[in-house]
Amino acid sequence: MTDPALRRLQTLPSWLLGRAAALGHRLVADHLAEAELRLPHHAVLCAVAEYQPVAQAELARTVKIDPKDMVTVLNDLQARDLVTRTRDPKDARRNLITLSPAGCELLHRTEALGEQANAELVAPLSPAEREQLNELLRRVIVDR
Amino acid sequence: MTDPALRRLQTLPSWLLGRAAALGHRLVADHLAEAELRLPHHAVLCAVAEYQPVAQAELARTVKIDPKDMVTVLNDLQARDLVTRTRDPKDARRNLITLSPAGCELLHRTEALGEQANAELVAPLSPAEREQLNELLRRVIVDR
DNA sequence: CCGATATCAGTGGAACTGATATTT
DNA sequence: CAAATATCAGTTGCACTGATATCG
Repeated sequence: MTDPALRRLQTLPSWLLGRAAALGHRLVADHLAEAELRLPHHAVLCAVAEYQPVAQAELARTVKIDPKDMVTVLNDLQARDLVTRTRDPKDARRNLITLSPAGCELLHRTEALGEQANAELVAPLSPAEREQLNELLRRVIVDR
Repeated sequence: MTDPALRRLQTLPSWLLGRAAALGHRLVADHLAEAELRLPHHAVLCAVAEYQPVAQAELARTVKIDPKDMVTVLNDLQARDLVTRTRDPKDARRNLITLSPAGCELLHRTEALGEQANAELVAPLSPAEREQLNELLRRVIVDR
């Protein structure tokens, strides 16, 4: 039986999302702290690995963070030599981002850490339900 | 077909949750701003309405926010005469929280605003899928 | 001129930590 | 004593706003 007070709040997807996100953020942040990476940095590193070489603005659209925040995230990553930032010879407005060998190496570790934390997060769900949750969330984010 | 870079990030439920929550928060906050209420305040008001009279600590557990933050949330609500805070005669450690008439009236408005925002948030999903999403999120939050 | 890109500086909501007083 | 409640002070990650310079 579900908690009667929750039953009312349950009707608010944004409240549920907020609580679940806070929970997940805490779990993942704890695990990623071991590699001194924060969550946006890890997400950006993932996207760079998949898309490189890629412009900052394009990266921001993919990871769905503010392009202005992308500046500082990349500053942090570049300061640790995890990515390289070079001018695009074809379009001088753009910075082309690529993964450095050190970044690639670190990503291997942090991906394992992230998967571990995510496994804890969705532990109450069956594998099929985890797939379902991911798909529903993806559509909420992308299909608009 | 899904975005290839997203396909990798999709495997990170916490990232999806974070993005969806940010989206929902923006939507709801925009709507609630009309009533000069922020999201935690609205959630607390909902829970008080359902549970009153209720102790602060119990309220914090229900809404799943930090008890220390509950102090300031209730300070705000009390300053606007939306709730009353009185000592529990049975247990002098507890504050009993109840909804004031003004709080009840405001809640009627903000619930409508919240539902409107939430409808926008889950617009990409069918009614059945919305139910499904709520249920999956609820289990991630509660079943642990 | 306009639109897109990148940077900088500052703001604000929200979740956190640690310490303390009081009551059961 | 220990455990729970409530409060206060400070911190941090992160998403936001506005302004500016550059390039196509």
